[in-house]
Amino acid sequence: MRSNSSKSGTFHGLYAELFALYGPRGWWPLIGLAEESRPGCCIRGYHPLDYELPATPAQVFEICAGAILTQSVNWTSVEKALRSLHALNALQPARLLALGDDVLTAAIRPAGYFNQKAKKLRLFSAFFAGLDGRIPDRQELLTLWGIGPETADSMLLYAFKVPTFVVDAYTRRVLTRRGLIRGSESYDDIKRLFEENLPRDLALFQEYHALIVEHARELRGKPGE
DNA sequence: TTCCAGGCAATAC
DNA sequence: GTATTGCATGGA
Repeated sequence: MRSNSSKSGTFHGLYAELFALYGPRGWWPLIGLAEESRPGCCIRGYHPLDYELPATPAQVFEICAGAILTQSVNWTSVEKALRSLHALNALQPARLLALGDDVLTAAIRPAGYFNQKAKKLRLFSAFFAGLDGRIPDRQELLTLWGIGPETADSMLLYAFKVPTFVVDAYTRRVLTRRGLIRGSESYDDIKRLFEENLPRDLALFQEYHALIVEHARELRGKPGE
């Protein structure tokens, strides 16, 4: 028996605890949901217990764009950028690529790092168009300029529905606080820890990461346990 | 005003 | 291999 059998319980236990606290989160938020496709179905683009989303290529693309825009930035800022792009009908690769540099950077300005992110969005848009509906693998995404491990995993888990675990600053913070990790482990080490201790289930992975974010936001600014 | 937010790439050691 | 720095806005 491996020595991490107790950790397995711990990882399940933390999930159960967070789920009991916050309930299903319904990630990833989709800007267009409330406004057009399903009025009244959700709050701020969340869609609890609906694991069929994203349901359209445009929604898949929107999540990927959001994953890029949220790099090192508060989600509320990203929402502004996404709404601007949505208003320009540019949450689809061909339309985004057709935007002039000034229009694109003006639209995403609230999300910060707008020069870099404009370049990232363009490069990703071309890549996405080339996929033609195919699901990319992780290595492929990581070779793209501007796509690192967290962005790649977020896209895979929430846009492409591949059960791969997303690690972010919140994940590291919550696990460190719990004493489950020291905090200095690498991205891949932490990712592996979740994946080896949990069944590889899409809804579970999606909810778990979303719950960690919710919990970490809740704890922000409060003293440790 | 200062600090930091759901990263990433480039550069320095 | 690990540490540091630039990228930029906006809210607390």
